[in-house]
Amino acid sequence: VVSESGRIARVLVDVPRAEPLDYAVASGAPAPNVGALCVVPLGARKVVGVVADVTGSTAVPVAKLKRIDRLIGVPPLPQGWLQLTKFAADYYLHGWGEAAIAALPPLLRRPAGPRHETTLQHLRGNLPAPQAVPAAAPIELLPAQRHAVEHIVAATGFGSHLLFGVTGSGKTDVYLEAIARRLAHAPDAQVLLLVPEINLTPQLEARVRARFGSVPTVSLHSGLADRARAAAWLAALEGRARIVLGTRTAVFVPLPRLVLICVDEEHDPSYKAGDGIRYSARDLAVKRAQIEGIPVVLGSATPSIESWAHARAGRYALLQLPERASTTGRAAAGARVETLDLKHEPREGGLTAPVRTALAQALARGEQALVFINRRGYAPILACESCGWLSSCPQCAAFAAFHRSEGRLRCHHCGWSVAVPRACPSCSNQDLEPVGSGTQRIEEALRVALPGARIARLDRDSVRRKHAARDTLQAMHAGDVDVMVGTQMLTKGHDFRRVSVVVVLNADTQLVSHDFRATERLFATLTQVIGRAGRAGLASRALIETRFARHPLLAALAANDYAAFADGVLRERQAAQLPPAVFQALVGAESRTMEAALGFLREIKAQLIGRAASLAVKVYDPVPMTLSRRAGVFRAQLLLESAARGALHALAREVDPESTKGLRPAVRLRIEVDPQEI
DNA sequence: AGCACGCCGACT
DNA sequence: GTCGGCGTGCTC
Repeated sequence: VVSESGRIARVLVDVPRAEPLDYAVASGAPAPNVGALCVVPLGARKVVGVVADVTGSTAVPVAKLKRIDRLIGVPPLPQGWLQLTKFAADYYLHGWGEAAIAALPPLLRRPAGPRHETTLQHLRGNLPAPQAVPAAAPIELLPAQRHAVEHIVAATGFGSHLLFGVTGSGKTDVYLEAIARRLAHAPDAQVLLLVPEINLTPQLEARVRARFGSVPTVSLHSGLADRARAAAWLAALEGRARIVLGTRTAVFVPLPRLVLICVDEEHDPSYKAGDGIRYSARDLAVKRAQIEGIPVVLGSATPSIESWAHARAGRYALLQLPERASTTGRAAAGARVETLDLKHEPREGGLTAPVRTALAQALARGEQALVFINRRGYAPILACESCGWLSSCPQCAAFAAFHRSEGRLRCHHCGWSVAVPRACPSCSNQDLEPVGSGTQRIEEALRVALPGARIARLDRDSVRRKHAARDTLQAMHAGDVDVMVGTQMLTKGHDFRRVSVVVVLNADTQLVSHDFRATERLFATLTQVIGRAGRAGLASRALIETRFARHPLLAALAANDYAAFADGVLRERQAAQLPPAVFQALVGAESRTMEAALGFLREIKAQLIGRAASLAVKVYDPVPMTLSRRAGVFRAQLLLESAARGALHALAREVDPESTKGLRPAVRLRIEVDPQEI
């Protein structure tokens, strides 16, 4: 069908197809803008769509062609937004429509009733009007910080900058200053600042407000109510928000006048989306900067090996902040790292003697301590001493953790839980013993070891109650807590002024993991934990318990030399031909039986093998995933690997989603590009 | 992903 | 003779 130009709109809708669908523009109506949000009929329903293109012809038969219902009263999404969603769809092997609709705030993903427009109007009402940027108050920057800022703002066009600075070296001040300088260029310029976690947004938001006062700033993360999220999104799209602060989903927020992107803690695994389209917000941030022709700043004390490789190859500018900036006048010294060899220091009641001593000393000085253990619950396993029974999840290939205070066994993978059995389910022996330690058991041990000390716990279980996390952290800041024990949750961002001792228990599982990325992650985690101590210039110690005291990672950590560690890792990856020397994609299969999942992947491998040879892509054998069964579903994976990203993508695209049809039992297929866990 | 169409078992 | 099971296939 060929008609007058501007009468056919190519519309992105949420269907798993590469191409947009064609719709007719209602006669008499003006041609919609590219990027316009609209409501279109799709099968029997009405869905939200995004106009990707407006043309005059279509290959769709007249009988099939439907008309756009109506346009939604928001400005068209910018061209760069369309390019970014298209890129994300192609790269992560999804339909463009799926990617585009998923990038909209939940409230706008499906058509609302007639109140829709009023809702939008109402959302606008709550937001600040556009404002001119006031002259930013100059901040005192160290020479290295000033150099970094100059480098970032002097760049014209696209450029990636890796801001490498130890904890407390003042990366945030560099972002803020660079933001101030870039915003000053144009009265409508916008910036995007990404952070890994929701919990980090309030404090960063406070710093942004302190620095920029009246500059309209919005936060965007999945913790917001749908209305608030849509309001912030709309403020960004309409140019009323000048600074957007957000978690990974915010990488897709439409910003018509974007001039700078900053990604804080760029190494953080939270940037990799785990559900739906499994994108890396950090990688997409770089792509977005390239599309927009603007600078992007990736900041970390422990950059991802991928970013490190880019910097070493000269593709990213490496901006180093060697000093610890002081916010208190006194030098922020950093903690001295000491390893405690568990071969020589036996644990008594879960704690070694040096740990008890260090904690007692900190308390005696009126200082605080953190105890980090990467396991929640009382113990990871409950065991029968008599027959060897171990608590396990009936639905997962995993142990069930013992939660003593609740009197339950819990699976941390699927949420299954059951009351603790009175006797061994296998042999009826009444003596069931917890094996290993989690946060709750350590909390208990600390209460015994440090009588009278005020002890708090911070983990997913302790913060289930609303505001519990905030209350615990406030108590810590107020000095009402002496020792805080917790998981990863206590490692991120918090600036505790009085902490002089940090204890790390049970780092060994990651130290000797078979996952090649485990050490890189452990280094980052430990750096972050250790960075919680000595922030206000207190002489501080970090004690790490291990059975591998001579491990090179611990030596590099003690020397505070991430660069040497990262260079070493990079050399090993080159030698072993692991990422980033090669690129990977993972074909995942899920089914009611492992045999079905594996069998399906064997079939896929057979289909791919010919093409794989000509593309020089390595196809491994299908294997069960590390967690081979989760929530009753068996999981297997097939690894594709190539030195050429193009070849890898070409082969991955050969995997036919239709090939699961008719299989009995049913198999679910998904492909993950650049998997982080293998 | 929805949602409808379609072809085989237990209900008023 | 119908309600509905979820297999299969399409959505401009």
